[in-house]
Amino acid sequence: MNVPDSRNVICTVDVVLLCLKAGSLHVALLRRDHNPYAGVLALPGGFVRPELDQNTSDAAVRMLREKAGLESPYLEQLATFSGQARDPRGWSVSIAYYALVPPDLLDLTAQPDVTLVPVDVPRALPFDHREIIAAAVERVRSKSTYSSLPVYLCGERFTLPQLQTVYESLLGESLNKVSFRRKMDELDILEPIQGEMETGRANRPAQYYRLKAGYRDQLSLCNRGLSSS
Amino acid sequence: MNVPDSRNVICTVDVVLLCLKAGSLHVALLRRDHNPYAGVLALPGGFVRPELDQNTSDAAVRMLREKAGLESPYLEQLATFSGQARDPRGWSVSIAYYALVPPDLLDLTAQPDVTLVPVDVPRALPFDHREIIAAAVERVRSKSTYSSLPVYLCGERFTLPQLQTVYESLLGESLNKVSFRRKMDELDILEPIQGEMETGRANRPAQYYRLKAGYRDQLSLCNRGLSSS
DNA sequence: ACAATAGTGTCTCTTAGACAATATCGA
DNA sequence: TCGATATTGTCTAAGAGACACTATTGT
Repeated sequence: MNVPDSRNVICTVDVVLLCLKAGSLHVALLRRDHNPYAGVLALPGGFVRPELDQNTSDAAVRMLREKAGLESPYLEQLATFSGQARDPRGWSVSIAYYALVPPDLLDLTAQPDVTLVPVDVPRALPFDHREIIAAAVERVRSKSTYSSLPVYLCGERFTLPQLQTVYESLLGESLNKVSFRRKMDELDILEPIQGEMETGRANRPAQYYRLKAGYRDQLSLCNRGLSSS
Repeated sequence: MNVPDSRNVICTVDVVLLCLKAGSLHVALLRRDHNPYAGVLALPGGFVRPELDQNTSDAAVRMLREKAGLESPYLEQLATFSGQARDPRGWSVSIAYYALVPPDLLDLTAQPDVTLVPVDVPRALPFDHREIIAAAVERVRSKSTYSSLPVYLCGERFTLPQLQTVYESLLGESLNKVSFRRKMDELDILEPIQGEMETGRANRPAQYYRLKAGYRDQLSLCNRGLSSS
């Protein structure tokens, strides 16, 4: 019950940065600078820095900025992973977050250390990062069945057929067009961008949509895993 | 980015122990032994002890045993709360869990320090425990709309009308009897206890049910916030 | 004009809720 | 037998998916 015991716990934050690439979900991995596992691909993460971070959510934002050079429009706490075995440095706690970004936000040429890896291809990873990624993917897929989460994987504007494709990639099944549109209509979070249509292809142009104002930059609303829906 | 920084973080676990009393959801609070807030009612919790706990889930189980004297049949990670301000001792992280127990498991006479407080009555609490409780209650209510979670608030055996009352207490609305029974039937997690009926009242006796074998003691399945549905 | 895909109207089938009939107890 | 509540059957309304039709582009 004494504080010194507790001070032997290493406190870190890891971020599962997800985006769609070639129609399938990918996670961003970085080559580690330091030991343990220096040079090995792993989740962006690091120690919580009390002098820099107001809370762990701030720390996650900082990781994204420092390591991947971006500000994610969607960031949510996932879960906390802990134990003796997960980090060779000792008993540790990792508060894991997951972020969803549109492909164009992730400039891979400017961030040569970032590698995108398909989430469905099993791969050995340091620490328990494989488990953390699996948990994030399950969370995203599960939320996709009943929420608007996948819109954060699209860019600022998108057509409904594009969005439907995103849902279908995540859920791994094709969806009914009419039902999908009805559902999006009910959710009441999208608005057509007047006059902006997707042209250039040999068919009727599709209307561009965007998130309604209140739903852009969800980040501020979900600081401590308290976000709803 | 150095370890010593991170070691200034205080790492604790708090448990939101919920049960039904007089038809409404209550949370178990304990009078604190030590400073800060000695003598004040707060959530059962304490420092993670690396030498005792394999992980934070173990720590939560330990808190429940040490402070409330019980083994909860349902325990799940809720979220992690963190920051400079929440604990006067310094920058801290609290990995919060919530437990659901049937009323008869919580022997208040054997645990005189435990107080049951209605969750819907606002009350000042130390740290950010009010927020933590609110998050737990929201999680439970939200999960009750689509899952079997509320069965863990019943005892080992219960009738369907009893269970429906539990759902109704949590959701704050009355449910359709036929739909409720259909739903329970679909979930396929309950089995009638052959020959056991609730008698003693002046009406047709109700069949007693229990969780099917695989669903009892959910604890082992949800160690790291990875449990589904 | 034609191929291609966007967007919409409508029909059907599945599912959820309302209602009501039957069952079984204690008094 | 009566009042009470459990349990079950059936009807109806609401929602989801299938299908098909119209709209609008580039070629």
